[in-house]
Amino acid sequence: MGKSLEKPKGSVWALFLTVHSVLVEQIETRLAVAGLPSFGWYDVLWGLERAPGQRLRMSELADHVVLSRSNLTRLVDRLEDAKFVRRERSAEDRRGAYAVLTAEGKALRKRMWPVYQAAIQELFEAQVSDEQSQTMGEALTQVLNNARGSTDGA
Amino acid sequence: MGKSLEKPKGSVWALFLTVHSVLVEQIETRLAVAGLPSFGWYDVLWGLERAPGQRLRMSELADHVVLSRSNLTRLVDRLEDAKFVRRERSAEDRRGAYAVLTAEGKALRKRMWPVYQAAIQELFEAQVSDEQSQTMGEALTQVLNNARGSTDGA
DNA sequence: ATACAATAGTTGCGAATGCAATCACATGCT
DNA sequence: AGCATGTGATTGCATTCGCAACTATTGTAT
Repeated sequence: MGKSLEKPKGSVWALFLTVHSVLVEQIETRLAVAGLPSFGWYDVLWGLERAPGQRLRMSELADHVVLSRSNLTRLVDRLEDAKFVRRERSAEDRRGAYAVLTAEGKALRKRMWPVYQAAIQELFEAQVSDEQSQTMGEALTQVLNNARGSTDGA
Repeated sequence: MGKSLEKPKGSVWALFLTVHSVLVEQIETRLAVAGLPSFGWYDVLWGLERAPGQRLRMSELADHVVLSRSNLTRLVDRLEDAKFVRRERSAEDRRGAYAVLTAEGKALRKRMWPVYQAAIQELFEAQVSDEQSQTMGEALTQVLNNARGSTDGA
C-alpha cells in the first residue's frame, strides 16, 4: 500500500507497507518468469524440509506460514495434487494429519531457492548495510514479540 | 510468512515478512471488530483525501495503493456502490475517469482513522525507538528506490 | 484522411482467500 | 460408562485477487 498515514512522522509504517508490497510483487514476478510456482509454495516446502522427518502437523505448518487454517488445507491440497507433498494420517491422534515432503517437493524447493535467494539478496540485503540490518532485526523482533504476546485485538 | 530463509544470516527478510503479516492481520481484526471496512478501503479514501480536489485519476490511484489495476477498478466499484466515492468521466481525455471522494467517504475515513492510528501506534511505533525508526526509514527508502528504479525483473 | 500503435479503464475468468459451519476424534466431568 | 466440551482438520460459500482479453479513445506516421 502507499504512503497512507496522516502525519509524515509515522511514515515508516507506510514505507514498510510499500516496500513489502513492491518486493513481494517483484519476487513473484521473477519466480513466474522462471516458470516456478509462487512464493507461498516455497514457504511450505521449506518449512517441511527443515522439520524433523520432513514432516509437520497441519497446525504446526499453519503457524509457520502465515495463512488461515482453511487456506493451508487447500494449499496442501494443491501441493499434494502436484506430488510435492503427501498427507499422512496421524497414528497417535487420529484427527490429526501430517504433511510430508516428497522427493519431488525437495527437488522443487532446490530449484526455487536460487531464484528466490537472488531476489532477496539483490532487492533487500544488498541495499541494507550490516549495521542497518542489525538494527532492523532488533526492532522487528521487538515488534513481533509484542504483537504475538497480545493475541487479542484490544 | 514464516522464517523461511536458508541461512539464519538473511533472516531479517523472513522477520520482515512475518511482522508484516502479523501486523496487518491484527489491524484488520481491529477494524472489523469496530465494524469498519478493511484496510484497503482506508488507503483509497486517504489517497483521495490528500489529492487536490479530493479526486484522482484511476491510474494515479492505482499507483498509490499497491493493487493490480483491475482490482482497483473493482474496489472503486464497491466504494461507489457504498457511496463513499463517485466516478467522473474526464473531460480532456474521454478514456479517463476520476474517482472523487464524497462527503460520506470523508466521514468514513475520519471514523476509521482513530482505530487505524491506535493500532499502528501501539503495535509498531511504540515498539521502536526513535533511532531505530530513523535507521529503518533510511534503509527501507534505499530498498524502495532501488526496487522502483529497476522495474524489470532481471 | 487513414491506418497503426499506445494508453485508460473495464470485464471474463479461474485461482486464492477468510469466515463460519461441519465432521471426526479426543478429553474431561459426573 | 455416558454426555458435554474441546480440538484438528476440512468444506461451503461469498469475497477478493491478478492475468489476459477487450472496448474506447488518443497519438503518430505516412
